[in-house]
Amino acid sequence: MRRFAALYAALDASTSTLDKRAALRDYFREAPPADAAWALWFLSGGKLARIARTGELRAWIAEASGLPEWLIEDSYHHVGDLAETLMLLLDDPAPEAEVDLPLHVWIEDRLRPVAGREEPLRKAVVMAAWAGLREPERLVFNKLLTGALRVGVSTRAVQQALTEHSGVDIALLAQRMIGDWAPTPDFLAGLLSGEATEADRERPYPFFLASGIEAAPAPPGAGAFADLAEWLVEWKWDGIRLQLIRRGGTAALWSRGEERLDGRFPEIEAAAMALPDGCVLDGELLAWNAAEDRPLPFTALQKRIQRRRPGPKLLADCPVRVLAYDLLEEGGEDLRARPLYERRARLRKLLATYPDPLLALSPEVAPRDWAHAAALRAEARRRCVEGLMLKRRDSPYRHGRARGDWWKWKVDPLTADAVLIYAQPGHGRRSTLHTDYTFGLWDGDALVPVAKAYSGLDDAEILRLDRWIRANTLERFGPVRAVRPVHVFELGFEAVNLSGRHKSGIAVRFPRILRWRHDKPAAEADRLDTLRALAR
DNA sequence: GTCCTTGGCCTTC
DNA sequence: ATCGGACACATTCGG
DNA sequence: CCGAATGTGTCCGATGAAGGCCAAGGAC
Repeated sequence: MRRFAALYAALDASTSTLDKRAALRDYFREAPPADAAWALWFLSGGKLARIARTGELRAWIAEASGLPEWLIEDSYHHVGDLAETLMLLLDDPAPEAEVDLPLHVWIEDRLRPVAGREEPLRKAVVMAAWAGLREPERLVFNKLLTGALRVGVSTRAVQQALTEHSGVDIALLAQRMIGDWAPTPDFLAGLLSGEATEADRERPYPFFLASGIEAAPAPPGAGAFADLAEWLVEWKWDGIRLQLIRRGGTAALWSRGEERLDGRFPEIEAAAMALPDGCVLDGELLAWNAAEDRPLPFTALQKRIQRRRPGPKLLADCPVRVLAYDLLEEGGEDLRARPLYERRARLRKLLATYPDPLLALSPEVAPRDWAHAAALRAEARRRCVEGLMLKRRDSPYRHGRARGDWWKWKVDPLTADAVLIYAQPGHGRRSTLHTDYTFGLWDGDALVPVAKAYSGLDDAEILRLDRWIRANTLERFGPVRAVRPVHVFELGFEAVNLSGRHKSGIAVRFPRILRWRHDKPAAEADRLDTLRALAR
């Protein structure tokens, strides 16, 4: 545990990714495999099955520290992180009372056996740990209790460090970490193995993700986009990204979040079984309006995304299909290094050989020129798509969000001018500032909340607004402050949906602040009716 | 003891 | 999804 | 020509809305 706590401290102390990578490399070089496997699990976002609810932890710390609950609550609000608060409220044990066990022993022998058991058992283990751990280890222990580590390293950074440590290609590491795996020495050995393993054949390929186009450096038609003929243009579908794996006599669907979707979309799995064995398709799952031959809005799909076993009514009400746009494997051969035009030609041929409306080719849009492309992009909302995709015809299928070859060119957002009506403090390192805002629109002479948004202001604006909020609070409801309705902000969003959850009856998709409208008085902010008219 | 509501968690975008 | 901030690395500028 | 300043690419955390799942707890 000491070594892992030291790694955590090193990662926490630096913001430099080079330093972090060096600390990770050192850790993986020195730590025993049983510990290293668990470290990898936590650093890549893994969690333990819940040992205690946060309410229980607060009660236990009150007992262990002898402090009243209100003081603990208050401390938490100042610190902004429960694990850290719990650490700070206790003293270090005397040296002779200290307990030092390896990370995997803490987890496998102490915590896991009591997960889900009666409260006194769990409490005893946690209290004993608190009594036996010094400060840095106590913090890490608490982090394991309350959730993920969140220490400024992404899974990708950890994989990069492992690549440097082991020499195994990062894309292969990423592939091996997709889906479920057990944090054991065996898994770690397989992960760092130079040779292809049997398990490699069960997992999807790491997804290639597109970046948003920024008009300033490279508007379509200029720079890298000068020659339209080099680019394949497709619709940017509003569904969920999917890899369809047809291997070993079965068909499996994997989401972008690297989850298996078994049973969720049985009609697609059935259709996929018609494909020849040994192929992998990349595409988009869409809810489809067959009568009008176009996608249903994303809200229709939402009813199915998490539904493990959809019933006949849902299957009928929300029919889905896959529009495939890439072929990553055919006849058991990995095609990712081949150019897109070749992969796509093979995909077209494959889908033509086994025709099924549930498994179709995402069509090429084929604009005449960039002006035509821009005009088609402007029609996106009417067509129920999010915009256009631009893909370089000779590009390989890369790993992660590599820039340059795949771009999403989304339709311009909708906008509204709304009034700031509530504010509350953020979390983590923003816990000392009011960074969480609720905006309202006029409905008669009242302001009705329509969206929460935090992103879009820079630090200077956040600081300025925080000072103003503190001085202009009308009423407080716990951490939430109602403020004088004075400031107007232009909000951007992708769509307006009808919603039963909000008083306004509508909800906006992807709300963000575009600018602070110092020039506009609150009375001139937009009206709720205007937004309602855009809802669908 | 069973049923229903509620809230936290988790995934999608 | 979104966005701003921060670091890493590449390129350009100033002496 | 070299070190400093500036620009660009990438990563990262903190945050939005919806809907399903699941466990806790109250009502009966």
